[in-house]
Amino acid sequence: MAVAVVKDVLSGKFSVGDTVVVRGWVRTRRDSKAGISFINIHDGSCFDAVQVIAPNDLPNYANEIQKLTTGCSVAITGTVAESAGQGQDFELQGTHIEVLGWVEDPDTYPMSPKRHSMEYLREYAHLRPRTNITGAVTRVRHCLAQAVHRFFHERGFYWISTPIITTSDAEGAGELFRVSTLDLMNLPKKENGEVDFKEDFFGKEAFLTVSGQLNVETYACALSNVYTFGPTFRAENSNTSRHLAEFWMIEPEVAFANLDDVAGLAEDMLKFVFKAVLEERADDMAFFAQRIDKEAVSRLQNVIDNDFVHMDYTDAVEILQNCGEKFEYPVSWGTDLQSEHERYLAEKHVGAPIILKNYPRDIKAFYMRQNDDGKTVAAMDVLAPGIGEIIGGSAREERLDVLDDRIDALNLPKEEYSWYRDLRKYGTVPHAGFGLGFERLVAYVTGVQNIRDVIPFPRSPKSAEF
RNA sequence: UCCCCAGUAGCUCAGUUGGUUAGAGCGGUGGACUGUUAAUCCAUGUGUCGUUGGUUCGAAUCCAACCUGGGGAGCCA
Repeated sequence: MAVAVVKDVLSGKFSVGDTVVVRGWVRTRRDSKAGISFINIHDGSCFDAVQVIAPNDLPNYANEIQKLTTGCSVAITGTVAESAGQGQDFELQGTHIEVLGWVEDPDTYPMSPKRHSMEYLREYAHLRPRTNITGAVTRVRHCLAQAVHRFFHERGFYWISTPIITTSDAEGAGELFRVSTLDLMNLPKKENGEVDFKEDFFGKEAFLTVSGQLNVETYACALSNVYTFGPTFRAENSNTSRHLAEFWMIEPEVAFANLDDVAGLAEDMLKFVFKAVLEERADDMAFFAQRIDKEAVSRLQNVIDNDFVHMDYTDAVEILQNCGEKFEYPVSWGTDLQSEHERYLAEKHVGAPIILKNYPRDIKAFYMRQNDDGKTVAAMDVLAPGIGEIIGGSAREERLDVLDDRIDALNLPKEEYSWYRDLRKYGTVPHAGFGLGFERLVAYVTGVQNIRDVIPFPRSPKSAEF
């Protein structure tokens, strides 16, 4: 007798008449006076639940089956049958139904088979995986992660596990979480009263990484095509629907590449993973299109079918100044674009993802490659309608003298960058890369509005439950 | 961190010119009916009205502070 997952039963992998065992959780139970009960069982293998027919001649029909409620766990032995009802091709004729776990006091089970708000579900992060929406998000998230790895693997990229603990406070990408084993109530002090980090675990100050980029550049300058895919931590006090304190980031880094090369890579990658989701998770995407966001499927198809619009920052400023739209903040060359400006460009001006390139030097990071005009750097942002910045990238400054000029101009501690500068001293090559916020990608694909609902256990300011 | 909004039954929400016993739908439970499928129909229970303090004869309702959540902004991915 075969153990089966719901997906295989529903997709016709088994023949009518086959006896299988399905294990899962009860979504709903309906009793019919025709002498049967209908029990919908989900096990996470696909969006749909399988309908189990439980006849009233089962020995535990009255004392157990009719008492099943949402959330009970069961093991069902049954024969695969063509469904006599509408809504599914196959169902299971139950021959033996074992209750593995009851729901104590169904009145208090938080996941009723009813619409819940996302905020409510978030309070039950340990039970929300059992809901349609969190199940669908989870499968799509997995599909995207696999597709990202597959995309890079097929292109000859190596996955580099950059460190999660870092001792350089010099990346400038945001506030850092401290990693320490020192006793906070009894800190070792130096003679001048400062904390003596020589006594700490690593013998110096340590933090959680805000980006693997600087580290992964070292591997790009040896293995040519590499990427990171791992957790990233920002201690920013950001309270928005698109920020997390702990999130996952994908950072490809390409040797011998310029900005346009990685802009093309970003476009190819997004199209590749969108295609994978539409093909592999059609069931979940249909649910998102039906319940969460009507455009969920058409938006992805639209991105796949069209070339990304590329635009220079300078041209974008001109468009924004002349578009006749009233903005709360004025647009002027040399300042960073506001959310409203980015939204206008992505949502109204092109209605699709847009790649903005060549930003003013002074609003971007020290490592970005100086353009010949002396005032811009080879940086790009990919802006997605509804989400905003989904990718940020740049060509990296490979000329040591130019890099040093920036480090000096910004008063950065040059000694901290000795290994980074070594890459420019010894066989330097042009190279470029970008960072993709994985949760922002999942939010964009599913249409789920809040980033806290596309990661299993969200961490944000004042919130790290579970 | 700043601006705005919200917090009432297990869930979603209605209810406030301050006034007796605070309501509906869904879920749960009991029953009816039915190859049903977020089934339907009938019956039924449920509340520190976010917390603390204040104003008042009287506060879910007005005021203050705080807590939590949401939307927007900044920071960014």
